[in-house]
Amino acid sequence: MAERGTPVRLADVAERAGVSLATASRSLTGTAGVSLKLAEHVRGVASAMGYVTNMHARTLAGGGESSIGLIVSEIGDPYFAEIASGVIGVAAENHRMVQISHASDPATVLAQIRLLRAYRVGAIVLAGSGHVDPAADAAADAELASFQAAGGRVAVVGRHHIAADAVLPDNVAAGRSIARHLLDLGHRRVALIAGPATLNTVADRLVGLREVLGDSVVSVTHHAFSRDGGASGAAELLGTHPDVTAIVALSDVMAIGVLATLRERGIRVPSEISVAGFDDIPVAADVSPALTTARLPMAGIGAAALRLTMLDPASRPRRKTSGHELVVRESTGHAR
Amino acid sequence: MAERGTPVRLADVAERAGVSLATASRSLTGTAGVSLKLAEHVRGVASAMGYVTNMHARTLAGGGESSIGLIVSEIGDPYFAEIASGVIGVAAENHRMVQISHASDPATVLAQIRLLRAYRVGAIVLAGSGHVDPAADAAADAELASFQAAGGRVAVVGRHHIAADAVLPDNVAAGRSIARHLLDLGHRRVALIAGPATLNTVADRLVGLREVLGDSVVSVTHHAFSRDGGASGAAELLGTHPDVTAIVALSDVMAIGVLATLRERGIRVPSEISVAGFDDIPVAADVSPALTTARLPMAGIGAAALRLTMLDPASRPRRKTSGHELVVRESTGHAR
DNA sequence: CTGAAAGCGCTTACAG
DNA sequence: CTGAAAGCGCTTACAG
Repeated sequence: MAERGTPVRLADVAERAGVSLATASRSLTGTAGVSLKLAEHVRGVASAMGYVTNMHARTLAGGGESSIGLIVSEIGDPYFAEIASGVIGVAAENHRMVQISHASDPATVLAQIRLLRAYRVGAIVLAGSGHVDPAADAAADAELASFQAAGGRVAVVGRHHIAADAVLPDNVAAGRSIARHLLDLGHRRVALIAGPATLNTVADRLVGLREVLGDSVVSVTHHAFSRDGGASGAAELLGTHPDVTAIVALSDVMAIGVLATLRERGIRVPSEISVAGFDDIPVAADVSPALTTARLPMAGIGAAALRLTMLDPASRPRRKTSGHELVVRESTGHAR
Repeated sequence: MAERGTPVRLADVAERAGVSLATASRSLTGTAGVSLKLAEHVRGVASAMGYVTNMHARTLAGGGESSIGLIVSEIGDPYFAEIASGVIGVAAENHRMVQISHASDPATVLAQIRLLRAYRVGAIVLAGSGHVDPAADAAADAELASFQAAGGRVAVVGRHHIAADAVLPDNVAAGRSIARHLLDLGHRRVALIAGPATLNTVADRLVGLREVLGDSVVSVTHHAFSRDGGASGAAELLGTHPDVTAIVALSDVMAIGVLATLRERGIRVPSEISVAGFDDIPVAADVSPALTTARLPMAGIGAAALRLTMLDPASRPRRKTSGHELVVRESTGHAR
């Protein structure tokens, strides 16, 4: 029977069932100390009345599992969608709600963390690159630290400079793998089309790439971390360095933009120019030519991040590295 | 100054600021009736103490904006990621939190709606196809109805048989558009590779397709609504109907699987077989050949759905049709 | 095994 | 403009 108007309260259930509030509460939460028959009776009455616990009241009173807060830059980006999928999956396994929000710039991140704290989430998963300049993230980091001091749990994805559990995408090593692959194919004039220089993710991938590529890097430019950023980056590059034999985009999403520009210009991949990316988003295998990339298991990273917050708090932050895998497909070939 | 151990309560702030609880509350919520100077002073003290409102207490007491509940099948699927992006964006504009969860089968949908009700969300956006057999969705529909009777707001995406505001993807018309396009190109032997026959989304798209294609449909098969479903569907089809000149996949995600199988077999698209999809997910333009598809503006649909819940409740459910746009790209051509 | 009572942290009439 | 008090809907010691 559905209620109308005001929702049914536990007190209503108790009254109808002829028991005290305490007994009604115990019956529904499954707390020990109520005879089986009575508990069953109460549950029957509750469900007949269409009773739905008020989680706010329960949480306030000290019962209730806390929720999970998840902050991503943009859920429409496959990279974050994958991470979110991992987080939501693990949350469901553990019967936790997840409160999700968008935030990319530091000010918004800070505001969202505050909001999540107001909702008294038990844990926050913050996914999104940190900044090369630690000052940019200082306020958010402080807020996170304060949250942890108050008993909250935090796991970050892709942020180093913070005293919290972290899952670190294997960016430097992934950069090295891509670089080595290109070098092996004989490429000596390589362009790097990167996202914003301010981001750690970009900086780390560049470190790995440059470490191995050395002087073979002839151009590094920074653009929006998006398909269009990659597309316009490639267009620009073709003007300034038409002689490159390979382009590394700092994410698959950007790489897809690069491929689009190359196709538009009638430049063959990989016979004229090789292209590689990072992440191995689901569609990377299905663009054409299929993209060579460094696979980072994003869904697993999201899942691992949330799991870290469910472990007993460690005396010092845990760091987990994601690992990566070079996936060679059709977009890379021997230098011409 | 960050708190440690127990969070600062409003009572602590009031005491430190030398005012009553009531005045402290009014100062922080911005309720009229406190002198500007006093209010400012209280806010200063609160922020110095690192005070963070307890939303559970606030909500219970009757203040506080309610949250939004969002249910999607799987956030890793670009179709739902786009919808979610639209919902999250509008929610943020309106300072609402969104609680997200995965649910595809009816039982899980029901459980998630119940959970959302327990959290006293003000509105629920349910994205995901309804079922052809209304009985499958009956329990969830009843729960939603009860939620609305209790004052909750609901908007569904892709469900017809329910008395709630709805944004309906323009599936039938989209099917017609694709069909007409194929007919215009001279195709008379067309195969439809569909998702589960139990879903309304699938049924509706098929209706539009068949209405126009008529006898030109030589095969309809049902598979998982995924890339791999499309891939194996195509493999099967090639065995049973090697003579088709066009394949319509019932979603872009499936179409990408179809393209993969065709590429693997060395079958040229569109010169040997044309391929079309539905949705226009972001990557549809970047696979190769670029996919001809019926564009459904998913992010806009998500945004519109949430906006419907913020309007005054109507006497009868509002239905909004998404509209669609035929996007002709490279994967379709004249029948051979 | 069951109940009466206090308390969780707020907001909002109701008085002044 | 400000405060004392009741109440939101639960859970959990504390008694019995």
